[in-house]
Amino acid sequence: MWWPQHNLCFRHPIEEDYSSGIWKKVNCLHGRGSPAVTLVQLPSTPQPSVIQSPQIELFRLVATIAETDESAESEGVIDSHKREKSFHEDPLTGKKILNELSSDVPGVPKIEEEKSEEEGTPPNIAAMAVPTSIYQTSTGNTVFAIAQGGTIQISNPGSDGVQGLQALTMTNSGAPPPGATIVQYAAQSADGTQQFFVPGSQVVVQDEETELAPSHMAAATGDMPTYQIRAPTTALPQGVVMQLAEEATRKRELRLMKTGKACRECRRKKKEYVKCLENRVAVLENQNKTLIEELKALKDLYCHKAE
DNA sequence: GCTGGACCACGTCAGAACAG
DNA sequence: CTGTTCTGACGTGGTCCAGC
Repeated sequence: MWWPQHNLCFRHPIEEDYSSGIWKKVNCLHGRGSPAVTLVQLPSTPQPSVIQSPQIELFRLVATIAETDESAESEGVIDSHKREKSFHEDPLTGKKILNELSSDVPGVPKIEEEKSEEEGTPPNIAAMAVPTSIYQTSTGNTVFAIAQGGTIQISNPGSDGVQGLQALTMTNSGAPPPGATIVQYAAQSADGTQQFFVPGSQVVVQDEETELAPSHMAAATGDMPTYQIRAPTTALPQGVVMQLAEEATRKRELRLMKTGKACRECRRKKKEYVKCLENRVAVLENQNKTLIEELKALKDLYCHKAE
């Protein structure tokens, strides 16, 4: 019979186990075509920073995907949602891809953000001075925009009960351009730097000098961590990296398709088997009933003969 | 009409089982 | 050993129905 089951299936409780990993889906409030707040938590890093506290270090950032793909614009939106979903729901795959994209070779800084202490900034918010608001990757089809009116929070919520995790909160406030989305991926590279991945194979990396300074010190001295937007730390050309990422995505989608198909087939077989068992039960019950009646008839016959 | 529970189908993940 | 397949577990969304 095809149904010898393996009865043991240990599944990691999603929230608990992922909290100890690199990825944890904490909150994902994205509507159709309107990206909202996404909170991605990172493993602990040597540089504590505090979110939504007097020592808050808040960056305002809106990453915009301008899908100039020949496909429909809506498809681009859906695709970006798909990718976002994948990286939120598939920590392993995301980690794998990020590992592929990372190596020991430091990348060349593409765009460097200078820290700024603007006057008029709210006391708990140190807004970045953003000399340029829109960046484009070498692929030419993805635009990354940093808006002064947007928000991004990179922090270490020490009081949220999840110790050792870093939170990256990105929102697009105001009126982002059409097709705007948020930074989607985050990871820790091999050299210990935080990398916040944005579409187009670029990463936002915290500078090392500020990494070494605890945020409470930074707050006390007025220092702020600075972040760079740069290529992933890989020795491979960006085109190759893109190809690898696309290949990984294709493989993943193929695998999911296969798994889904297998799962449907498995359920169909299981239902068939259950139905088969139910039929068998019905037949056996009928048989049992018939045998009981037969036995009763024979008993009656025997009793009559005995009399 | 609203709500809550039961049921179903589906997608996804993780791990066991299996094949090469 | 590695890649693939199978399947239990979990989460989600839709539908139906009884109770209010």
